[in-house]
Amino acid sequence: MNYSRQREEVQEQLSFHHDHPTADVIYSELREKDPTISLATVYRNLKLLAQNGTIRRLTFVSGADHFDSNIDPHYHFVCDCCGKVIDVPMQVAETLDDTASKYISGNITGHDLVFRGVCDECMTSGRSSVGSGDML
Amino acid sequence: MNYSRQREEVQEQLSFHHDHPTADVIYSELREKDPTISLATVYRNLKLLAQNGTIRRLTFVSGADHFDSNIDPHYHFVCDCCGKVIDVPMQVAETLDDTASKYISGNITGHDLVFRGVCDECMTSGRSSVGSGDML
DNA sequence: TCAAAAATGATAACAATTATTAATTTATAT
DNA sequence: ATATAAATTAATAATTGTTATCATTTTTGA
Repeated sequence: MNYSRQREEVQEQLSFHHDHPTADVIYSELREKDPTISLATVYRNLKLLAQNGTIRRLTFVSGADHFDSNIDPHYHFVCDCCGKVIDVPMQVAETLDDTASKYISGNITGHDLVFRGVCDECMTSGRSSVGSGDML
Repeated sequence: MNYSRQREEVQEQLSFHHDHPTADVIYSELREKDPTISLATVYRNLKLLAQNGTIRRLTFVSGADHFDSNIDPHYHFVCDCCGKVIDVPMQVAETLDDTASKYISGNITGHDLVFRGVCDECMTSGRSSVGSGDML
């Protein structure tokens, strides 16, 4: 894999985020710095970086994938109301993989743990019980 | 919500599955029994049933959502090679939600636990290390 | 410095899903 | 049973997220 300025920009822009942006968010932000960067380039490089383990693709929200520059194992919370993804800095339970391996025939490489519910913001703004479960 | 024959068909067809089909699989299967049913009707009813809590939408595979007629809490395994989703009949860890609630401000209603790896079929057919991580 | 390999930007193509709308079906009050 | 309002449908257009194509530009290494 050769060097590319655009790939570095994508990786850097993602690293600025502590939320977990989608490809189009990264794209919009980068366009301001580099008005010629292409949407396809952003998708291409996010894919490459995820495949070589530099970043992580989060696939547990319906619709657009989210990306995470933090690749060491950690858990997430997803708001069923607005779809926001935030980190849960609790300890990772490595024993879960051993337990699960007793029940399945394939090879387990890891697990994703996603807590679901309604985020603070949606709670207070009353968005919660109104369209309860917009993301379902 | 009024009765509809099509909604019953969708729910019944899903209940036949122990794997976790996508909307288009349900659609293709139903077309053989009921050649006039529409794709939009399948999507509409899967959505309604999921919002209802009659069935469960599985959003942790990139691309198409999967659906599960088994609504009581249980865990899954996803093959990173072929995308297949299978049940993991291990015990559900309710304590996880309590632990997580100490770290986040929102309201937790539950969690999804997804084990990842390579399924038996992909292991033996050598598909695994070839395109390692096709779904990433 | 030149050629091969890799990457890019622009955009077409594709896949998954939702929106629209006229026609049909269901529930309901007579 | 009948009329009517509300819900649902089939067909299909539209939208969204993502990948493929391809001519041009960059990178790399001899």
